[in-house]
Amino acid sequence: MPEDRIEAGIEADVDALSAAAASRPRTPRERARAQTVADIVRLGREHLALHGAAALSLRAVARDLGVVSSAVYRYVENREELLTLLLIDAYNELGDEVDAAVGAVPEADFDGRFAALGRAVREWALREPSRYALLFGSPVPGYRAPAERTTGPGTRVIIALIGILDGAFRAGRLAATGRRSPAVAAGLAGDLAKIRAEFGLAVPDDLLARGTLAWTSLFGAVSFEVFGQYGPDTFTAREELFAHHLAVLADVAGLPAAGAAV
Amino acid sequence: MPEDRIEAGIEADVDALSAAAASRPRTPRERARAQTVADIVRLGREHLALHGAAALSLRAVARDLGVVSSAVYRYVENREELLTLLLIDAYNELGDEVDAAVGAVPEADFDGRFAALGRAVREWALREPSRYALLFGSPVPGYRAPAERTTGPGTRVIIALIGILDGAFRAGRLAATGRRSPAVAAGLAGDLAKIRAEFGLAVPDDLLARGTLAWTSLFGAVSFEVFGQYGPDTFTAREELFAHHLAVLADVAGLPAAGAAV
DNA sequence: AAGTAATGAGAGCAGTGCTCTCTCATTCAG
DNA sequence: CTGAATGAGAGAGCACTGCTCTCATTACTT
Repeated sequence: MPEDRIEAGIEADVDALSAAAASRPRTPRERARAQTVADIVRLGREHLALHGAAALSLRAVARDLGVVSSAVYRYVENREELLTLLLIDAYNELGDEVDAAVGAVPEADFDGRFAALGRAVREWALREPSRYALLFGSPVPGYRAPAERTTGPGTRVIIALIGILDGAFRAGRLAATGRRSPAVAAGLAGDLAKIRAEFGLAVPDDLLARGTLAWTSLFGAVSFEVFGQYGPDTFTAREELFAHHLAVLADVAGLPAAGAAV
Repeated sequence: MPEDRIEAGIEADVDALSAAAASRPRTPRERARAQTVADIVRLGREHLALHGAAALSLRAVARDLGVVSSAVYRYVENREELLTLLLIDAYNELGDEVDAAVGAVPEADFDGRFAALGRAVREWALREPSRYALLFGSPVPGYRAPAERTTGPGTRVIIALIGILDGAFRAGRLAATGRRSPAVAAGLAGDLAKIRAEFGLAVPDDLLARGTLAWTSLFGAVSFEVFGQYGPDTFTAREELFAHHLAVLADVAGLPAAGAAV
């Protein structure tokens, strides 16, 4: 069963990626194998960052690896597999940076944490536009990310965001403002109840839906900037624009400005 | 100058696309040429809708056209050129649907118009995910849309949105709510002043920035849904979720709910 | 040390974008 | 109405892609 071996090798590599070295020494062969897969992922990441996802070529990676193209198929099932690896890799890097940025702000400063999360997403996206595009842009042609391997890393940002909002609510510092707090329809309420149960949340429906909006809106703003939807010179003060957006979004989500009483 | 001829042919075709028939009869040869380009665009649109932008192949289009691959290069400079044509085509279709949806609501019902715009965008995007992805997803590998040909059609939605918001403001029915109305920093104020001048708007800075946020947020929500970021079953009541988002976004932009006094 | 399993090379298939040349039909000018 | 200019299509070809298959070698395991 060659597939099983390949799977095992990849698992080992993902471990190696996230935990610096292979957790278990294993056999020397498996270590060498994990190293090669790690090299492939590294080279793939470089190509991805340089030329974009659709231009990612296994043959080019093979050339950089100093090996004939068919050899890489010993380590990576196909191009999709490599894309999946790079997807996980990118999700984790983004997740790490977001976690670090959020963690650097005092836990009780919910608004500060929210802003830190947003800025971390934007800064990573601007620094790694091609990899950001792989995660949040149009799905690659015919490529569908295997949910069982990507949902974990892929949900880290929204989980961090949910954590902030739920923490704020439990601390009594989350409340909707504005003229409207639209009624939550029955079907949506069901979805939100499932989410609340899954993550053990206390946030009520309207605020949870607002949090979802803040989430999509954050990525909407970042995507427009990264994908060039703002045009070349319509907005020059993009950092200020984003800061304004973040402040409004915090308000949308129900977070009070730092120091403000609810 | 073969390029000039090609350009002329394409212009003729774009006319034909938007105005049903060629405005001027011209020579029979030019009519045949325009027809062929229109066929290529039509086939390209089908392939695009079916297999996505990155899988769009000039050779496949040529096959469907019943012609050898090199022949299509008589009509389309290269693959990018075809993508640009399809981009314009899609922008215009979206623009048409948005305009129609907005126009179907009384001019004074600003909130209704805003909601109609949002729903039109979402419905078109869900109906044409590949074409939506071409417009608002990750830029195609190495492809950069030529601004001089795409900015016109590409700005129709935001212009429609701006029209609604400015109309509401002039009617005295636009005002920010929420605990925060963040100060607009100097650089951003400059950008907004330019926009205000360019489109002859009356909307003040904070509201204009909020309108921008409503715009990016609208597309953020649609993109997340179209690109599968919500996961397969996290949200099942997506229409209700979107309606909730739209209502909150209208509030963010400063629009009063229908019937509500400001 | 012998046997086995992983590895890499190489050839090959089908597809891609794109260029070039050649032929043929259409169109236009004189 | 004839001859030249022009446009269109075919076909070959180049360089590239993903991917499969076979074959020899290498490295590890028992």
